[in-house]
Amino acid sequence: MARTAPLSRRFYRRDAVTVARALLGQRLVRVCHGGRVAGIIVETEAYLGVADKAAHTCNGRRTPRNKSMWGDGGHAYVYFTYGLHHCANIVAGRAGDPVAVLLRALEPVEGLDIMYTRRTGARRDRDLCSGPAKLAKALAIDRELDGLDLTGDAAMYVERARRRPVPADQIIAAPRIGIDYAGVWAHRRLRFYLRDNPYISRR
DNA sequence: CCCGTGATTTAT
DNA sequence: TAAATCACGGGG
Repeated sequence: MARTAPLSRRFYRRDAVTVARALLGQRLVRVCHGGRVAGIIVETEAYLGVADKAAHTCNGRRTPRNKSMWGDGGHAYVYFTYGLHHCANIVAGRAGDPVAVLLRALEPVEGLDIMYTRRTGARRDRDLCSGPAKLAKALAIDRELDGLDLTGDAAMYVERARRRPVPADQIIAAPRIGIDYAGVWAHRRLRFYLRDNPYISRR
């Protein structure tokens, strides 16, 4: 697998929708003592800061948990939910603008054997990373990575797997998942995934 | 459909 | 201090 530099600060310091679309087709890499695993990002969701009722930072909320979202673009925001799941986001925009992109699904491309050991019960490659908590588990992402700078060559980063963005006609925009409480924001098409890709999350 | 699970947040 | 909430997943 060809090595490329992590995506730059400039890449992430844009609005969350742009980053959510631009991340599609890029490669998320996780390195730890368990080994190196990676997957192509095939599904994302944008969370639009203080105005977005579905965002953890709606109405300007600033809590210990969402601290990373308030920081500069290109850092991880990892949180724990439902008593057993982690979800991984990448902060977009600039410090003080709490927008982020939730990573919802990957197409596994490297270290699948390691992923299977972490995702007991997964029967097919499609089961490994087809959901935000599944990919967090497969890549051993937990709160220890919260706040990590993804533009450094660190324990996790995104590599450019393609030079040009995925063409717009290959990206489906749909309502976000699991935020029915968010009123009109529940209808906004802020979920993005690759058309016809078999590795996106179910539902 | 239903529910486990526990950190986090918000309400008292 | 207590209660409600929750950007989910797996099993019927």
